[in-house]
Order: sequence, then structure tokens, then C-alpha cells
Amino acid sequence: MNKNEEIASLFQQIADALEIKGENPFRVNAYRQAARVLSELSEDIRVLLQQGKLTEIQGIGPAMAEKIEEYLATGKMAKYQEALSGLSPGLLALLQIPGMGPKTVSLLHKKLQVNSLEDLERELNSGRLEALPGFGRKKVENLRKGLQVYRQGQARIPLGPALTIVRRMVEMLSGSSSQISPAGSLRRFKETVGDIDILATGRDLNLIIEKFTHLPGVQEVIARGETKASVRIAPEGLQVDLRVVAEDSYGAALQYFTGSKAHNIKLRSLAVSSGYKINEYGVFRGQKRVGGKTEEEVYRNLRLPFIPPELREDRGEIEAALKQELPQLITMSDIQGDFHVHSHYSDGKDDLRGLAEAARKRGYKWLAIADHSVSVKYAHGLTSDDLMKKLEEIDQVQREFPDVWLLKAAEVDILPDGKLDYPDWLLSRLDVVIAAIHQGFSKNVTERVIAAIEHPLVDIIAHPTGRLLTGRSGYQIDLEKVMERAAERSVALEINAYFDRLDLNDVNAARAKSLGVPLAIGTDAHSQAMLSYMELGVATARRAWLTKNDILNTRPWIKRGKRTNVS
DNA sequence: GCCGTTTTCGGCCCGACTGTTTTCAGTCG
Repeated sequence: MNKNEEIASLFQQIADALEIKGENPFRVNAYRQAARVLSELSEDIRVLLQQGKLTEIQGIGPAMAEKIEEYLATGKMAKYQEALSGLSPGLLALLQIPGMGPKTVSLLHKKLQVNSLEDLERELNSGRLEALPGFGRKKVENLRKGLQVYRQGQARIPLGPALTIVRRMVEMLSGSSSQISPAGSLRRFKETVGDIDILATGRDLNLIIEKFTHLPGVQEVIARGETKASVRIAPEGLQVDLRVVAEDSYGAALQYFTGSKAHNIKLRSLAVSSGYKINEYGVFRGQKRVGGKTEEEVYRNLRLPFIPPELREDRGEIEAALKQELPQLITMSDIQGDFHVHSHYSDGKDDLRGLAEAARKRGYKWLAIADHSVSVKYAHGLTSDDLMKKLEEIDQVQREFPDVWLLKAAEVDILPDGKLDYPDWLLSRLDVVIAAIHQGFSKNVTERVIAAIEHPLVDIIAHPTGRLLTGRSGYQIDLEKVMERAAERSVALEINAYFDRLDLNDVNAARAKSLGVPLAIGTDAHSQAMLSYMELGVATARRAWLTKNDILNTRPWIKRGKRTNVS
């Protein structure tokens, strides 16, 4: 955890604790807001403190700034101790159980000395709960189910697989809908999603719901009403919600169900202050409905340009829109090539011709074929001889594909001692050198990556944090230092678009831009089909507010070989 | 606790759903 995340976590826990204690809900919300803003902040909080800019952050006032300063100076926060006094850590965890809010937690704590999941389970089995005021049989039953759901774990699935699922469902429903779209975090291309939301409209709303609940892959219909249905789908038991609305409300509903919650709250505040009201049915001035058929109409009524879904996180996009200063986000059609593709020489599935063909089909002008280096045994890393052979074959295949430039590349390991896995004479024959950590995750990673950045032949650092969305939390790395050095040396950091990585993520990519670090998108594809992960990389870049000029993949290309006089 | 083309004080998004309730509290997104 970096300092931003540490402090965000403290504020989050303070909010939970204060809420259980019945503190003023607006104060509670102020802590939650501050926690969210800090966790999504692209600047290092330590730097902002030094510059005296803490209170310039939206949601951080003098009181929060003082607490941040106290924590950074002493490693402690008195307010945190105070807020949590008298509450056990296990008690805060109870808030995560579906159906369990602060009022319920507080009541169970006071009346039955419930302090943990185990205590809750004991009381659920004791029969004492039903006797509490406001409790009945159903409520107890819901808590029992909630505890079960919590224990199964709130598995979020990565964006890539979720997109595949939702697109298949949307396709199958499109025949009975006049308009249909994914909504929610999926439409904002958030890196993981907890459930899938779909919004649809059409002439026969009942029919859409009927079809939805009978789609192939539906395991269980959780709920089925006139405007909404929820199902669980195989194999992971992921929940999919469908909402249907009248055609006139489609835009307002799409805006509403796309979120984020924080974006919508700010938008509604803005609406109220300009004499409007927004809900999922439309935009209203008094009793009069003045818009809502399209999303553009919703924003236009508030004198805002359309805000792309990827930006709707309340990270300053509404303020920017008010000033007509939204960035011109990069799009898929700006992409001219892919920096990071594996062939059958290492652990990829396809040969050079197959990859070149796939690149041509995608309309790319170039493709960097980057296989693993020798010491990555588990991925059949190439020896120097293998690599030389591959370079020769690239020259041959290149003649058959005059329209797609095949860049000679390698994903070269940064060894535990900080050296690279190929000798310089070999690296100098490549067009693109990507350096990456695949071993020694806890061994001086920052120093090793910086050594790679300082190597004169390195162009890109692959997946800079090493995190995996489905598990691994990443290397111990001081990204701030790495970015500063990368900016000085003009070495690019990768936005690795492989579905399980998305590394750099949106927040870090935004930080990289602000420091002047070049950024390169690589799909890390291990087959032709995986070239389509480019979409995830572009989405990450868009969530980071990046434009065409911020991403090296938008350039036609560049240069051939590192040196001109290599024999 | 934050914030200001209504405000330095007095507000702070909005609606649906559920369950326990005789008019509403709690939770959720």
C-alpha cells in the first residue's frame, strides 16, 4: 500500500466506526468522500503536502489536511484511535455483510455484545435476534443469507471476461430490444466488476425480461419483476441485472445506471443548484419533464458536453466539463500498432505469419514481436541463438508483409542482480527492448527497474507493478521513484492490456502522464485472438484521461534498429 | 467535515425495495 492508500484506508475505517457510533451522517460521508478521493488520487500525497496543496484536493478541508499531515509526520492519527475506541476490528467487518448496515451493527453490538462474524453466527443460531425491536423472522433469514454470501467472498471478475459475457447476452437480446447497452461499472470499463448491469428498452418490455430470464447459461432467476430481473449465470455464479425502461426514459436511465454513484451525486447537486432535478426517468424543471431520451440530452440540459462513461468517477470530470475542458480521449482508431506480442518462439501460440496476418486485419501499421528471454524457463525463453534465428525469420516474413512493419523486439528479464538477460550486442539488434520483472519479486525491485531504465538500450518497462487482477498484489516497488527516473530518461512505462493485468492501471497511468512519462500499450498477447485486448488498454488509457498524444502506439513508427553500424 | 454563479452558515442526491410497521426505518445502488 502506498501512503495515499494507507490514509484512505484509515479514513474509510473512521467513517465506518463513526457511522456505527451514530455520528452525524454528513460528517461520516465527508470521511468516505475523502477516502475515495485519496485512493483515486494520481498525485503522491507526500508531494502535495510538501507543496502545501492538500486543501486544494476536492473533499479535503483543513481538518482532514491536519490529520493527513499528522499521519505522514508521526505514522499515527489520533482521530483514528479515538473513532475506533470501544469497537473491535471484527465489528467493522460486519458492515460488509449484505443487509447489514450501521444501525443493525450498532444494535447487535449494544444488545447482544456482537463483536465479530463468529458472534453474529452464534446469535443467528440462538434465536435471540427475533426478539430485538425491528427484527422479525424474514430479517433474520436475510442476515443469515447475507453472512453466507459474505463468506463465499465477493469475487469481482476482471473487465475482459465480463465484457465477453455481457456482449454475448446483449447480442442475444438485441432482437427484442430497440436499444440495449451494458451499464454500470462495465460500461465505465472499470478494471474489475462485481456484477453485470444491462439496460434495455423496446416495444414489449415484458418480452425482453422473458427472454433474459431464459438465456442459455442462466443458472438461477433471483428476481423477476415488471421493470427488473436478476439472474445468476454459469459458471461463476455471476449476478446479471437487467432493467427495462420506456423508450422516452432510456437516456436518463442509461446515465443513471452507468454511474458512478459519486458522479451521479455531483451531477444531481449541480442540477439542483441550477433549478433542475434528475432521476432515472428524466430531467425535470419543476413538474415539467425537459429531457431524458438520450444521455446527451441529460448533460445538455445542465449545459454540459457529453461526458464519456470512462471519466464518470467524480475525479474532476464535471468541473472540467463545466469549463469545456474535457480531454479529447484516445480511441481505438488512433492505435497504429501493438508493442508486446509473443510468438511460438517462446510461449505464444501463433507463428510470425499468423501474427502479421492478424495485425494486418486489425489495420495496424506495425507489430512488435517480443518473446521472453533466456532465463524465463517456464515460458521457453529464447537463447541468444534462438533470438538470432527469430530475427532472420522476421526479415523473411517481412517481405511478404510490406504493409505491416514487424518490429524486432524482446521482453528481456531484469535479473535479480539488476542486469538484463541478454548481452548488449544482441539488444542493439532489436527495434524495441522491453524490460520486465518475472523473478525475485521481493528483491530490490525498485533499484532493479531503475537500473533497467538507465540502461541505454531499454525502451519500455513492461507491467511495472506486477499485480494480477485475479490474485497477486504486485511487487514491492516505489512507483513514484520509477516514474521520475523514467520521465528523465524518456523510457516508456507500459499499460499492459492483458486481461488479468491492466498494469499500469488508470490511476497510475494518469500519474505517469502528469510526470511526463511516455506510455506504451502492449497486449501481452499469446495468440492472434488476444490482440483484441488492445481495447482494454485503450479503455485504461481513457480512464486515465489520456489523449492520442500521450500514447506511443498512435505513432506510425519510428526507427529501425538501435544502432546503424551493427555488424 | 466540506463547501460556496443562492451561501463563511446551513445545507449536504434520489428513488426503490424490504420488512416491520399503523406511518416509517434501514439498506442499497
